[in-house]
Amino acid sequence: MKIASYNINGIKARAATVRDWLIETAPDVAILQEIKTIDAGFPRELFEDLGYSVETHGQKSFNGVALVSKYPLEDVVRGLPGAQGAGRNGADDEEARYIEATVVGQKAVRVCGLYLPNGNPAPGEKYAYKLAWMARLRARAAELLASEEPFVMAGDYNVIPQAEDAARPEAWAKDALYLPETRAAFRRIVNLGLTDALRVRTQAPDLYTFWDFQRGAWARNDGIRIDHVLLSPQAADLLEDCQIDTAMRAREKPSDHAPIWVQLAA
DNA sequence: ATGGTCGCCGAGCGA
Repeated sequence: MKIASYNINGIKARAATVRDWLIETAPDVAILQEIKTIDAGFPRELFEDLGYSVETHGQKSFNGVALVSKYPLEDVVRGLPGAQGAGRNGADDEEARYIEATVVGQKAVRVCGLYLPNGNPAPGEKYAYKLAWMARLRARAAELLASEEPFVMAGDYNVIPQAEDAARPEAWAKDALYLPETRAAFRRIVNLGLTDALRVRTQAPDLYTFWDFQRGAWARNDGIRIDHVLLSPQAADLLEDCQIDTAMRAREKPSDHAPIWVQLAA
């Protein structure tokens, strides 16, 4: 089972790019972030015509996540549990940043798609929201771990885990993506027993998933690694490969992110 | 130090 994560930065502007990517790389499951539309505005037919089932958790203009899968998507949960003031609109968050479903191939895999808050400027309300969201994500991971079923927690974490995950780490010293407290919160999630799929496959330098549209960041390979695939122990046992589709960043009408994918024996 | 680029939509925010 090939599972890919891709922050597409707006489905309306990215429809053709995403379609080409699906045809060329043929993931069984794609986890999409920043669809930037309400559910009714999502072009389901684009995916259904390629043989995918579609589940969305959208929002007007901002955020929004989706799961598309060649296998049925079962037991869908929209919204990360544990928000203050939960319950409105049937979701656990004002911002649409989380979706979860079970995909049954050769084995059943719980797939969690997330778009973690950016958190800038830090300190401030937005940074506090980011840290609180990370604590909730950790709690959800702990719940899922208790089930001892394989799960994949993938998406745009908006976290640069270590200095080697940025071309110019010094430029991010005061940024919410790289502050020590951010990295500590990320480690607290990983240290529950999750595996950073890319880092167990390779220690190669200059592996990034995001290059800013500004200042010619892509041309200078001035990137950061912020899109991650974390695996439960039972999923890590099934890991066969993990790669970043870096070439997608060089396309016409690219997102500012590149996809990352894992191949699981599932 | 500033401004540089995108996508959402139709001004300005978020990244």
